Amino acid sequence: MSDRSMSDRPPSDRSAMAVESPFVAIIDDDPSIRESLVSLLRSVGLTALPFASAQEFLQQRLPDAPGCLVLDVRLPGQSGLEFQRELSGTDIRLPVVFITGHGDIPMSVTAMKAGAVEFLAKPFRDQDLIDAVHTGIERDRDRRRALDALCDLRERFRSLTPREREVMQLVAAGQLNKQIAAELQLSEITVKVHRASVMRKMQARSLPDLVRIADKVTLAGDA
Amino acid sequence: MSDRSMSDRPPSDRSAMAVESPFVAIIDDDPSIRESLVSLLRSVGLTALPFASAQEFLQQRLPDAPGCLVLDVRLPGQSGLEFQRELSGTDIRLPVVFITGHGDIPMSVTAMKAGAVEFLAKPFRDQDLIDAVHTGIERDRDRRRALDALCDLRERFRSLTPREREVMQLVAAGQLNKQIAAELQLSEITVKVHRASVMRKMQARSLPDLVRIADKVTLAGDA
DNA sequence: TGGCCTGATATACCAAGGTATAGGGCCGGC
DNA sequence: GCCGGCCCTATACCTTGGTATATCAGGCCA
Repeated sequence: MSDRSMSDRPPSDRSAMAVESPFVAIIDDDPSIRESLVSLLRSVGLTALPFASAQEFLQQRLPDAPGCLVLDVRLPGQSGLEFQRELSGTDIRLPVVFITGHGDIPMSVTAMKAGAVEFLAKPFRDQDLIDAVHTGIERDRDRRRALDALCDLRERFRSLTPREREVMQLVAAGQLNKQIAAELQLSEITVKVHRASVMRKMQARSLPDLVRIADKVTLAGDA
Repeated sequence: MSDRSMSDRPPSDRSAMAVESPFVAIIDDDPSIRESLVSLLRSVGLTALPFASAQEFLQQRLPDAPGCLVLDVRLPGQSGLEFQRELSGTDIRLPVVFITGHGDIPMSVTAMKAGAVEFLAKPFRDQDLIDAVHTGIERDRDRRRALDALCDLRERFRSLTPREREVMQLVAAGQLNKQIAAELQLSEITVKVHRASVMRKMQARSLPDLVRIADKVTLAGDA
């Protein structure tokens, strides 16, 4: 079990840990631009992490904190737009702020369609970048909060036995214990036992509560 | 009661009516461009409605069908971007495809942030516009479907008496009949009566069903 | 082998939900 | 004034849900 997908990540260390300060990763092949971006962002109290290439960025382990990615459109090798698309296929879902010296409209439209926070053509005002970065961090903070809650739920769901999962699904679908028993070839009392275990393990205080939890867990399964 | 907000619109005529063909509204002050756009869109079987200005567009009653708006960024008077923002405050939520002869990156970014489907700089390929329009229509079709379902629910919710609404809210919150009775200073049997009315009027076949309906109705209330 | 966990089942009891019938008070429209 | 809708209540009965206790079978491990 070497893959660390979302549903496998233990949420304990995240909720218990103190809130880490947000960070900004910068990928730009021009050292002088990296330097000026780093100093700009640090001047407003942000942790800036400069990288010269996408590869260098991928090798680095990112902090477990809300963050944002400032990405040059033109990179050595693959373009920033391609890298953005590639990232969306991984579990690194940092909001992206594009900067570029040689951009055009189709480029910016592609980037925004792919979910970029901002697309800034050089020269841009410092404040515009700072605003964009803050927007991105805020977006990431929300995403992480939602993910944390979801991981909690998934962890609990994973602790259910197969039978309990089946029962939970049918309960959330509105079936009566009697109907569930018939469908699963069980006695009604057994369904009740499983149902009680489900309520306890999922920490649901009421049936409506369980219904909402079930919807979150199963609907978010493919997201 | 002269305002026709979402929740007031009767859904009956929409679901009963045959599916109307999608339309494309075009706002451009250049007659020759309007003409060529109209003929292009009609050549692929779409209903094209040309307008010379935003005012002219607003005076026209739009078909009750999925549609899309092709908007020139530069318009007499207010700009296309301003008009886009203005529209988002009304109940006309047509997806917007921008076309422009004198666009720049910040313009396109603003438009995309505000939810535009596409931002095309002239000269663009005919196929690109057609693709964008189809994307927009598809988006509007989804939006309308969701809105129809929501209107149905809201209509039913509106038919509830104030007491029934209160009970429904507390039931969906997971409270027991006993607790609801205490909170509303009622006897438990009265709560049961209201609860039964709620299930019947909202056409909920089970408690989980009602919970999902309640969440849709109340969560979508501010949207 | 014995101890332990999981799953399934049973009995029994109590709490909660649902339905039907009946009735009273209040208010606005005909 | 009368009717109808809304709100509240009550009695009675049945179904469903929830819990506790106990039993039994199978798999796992010391």
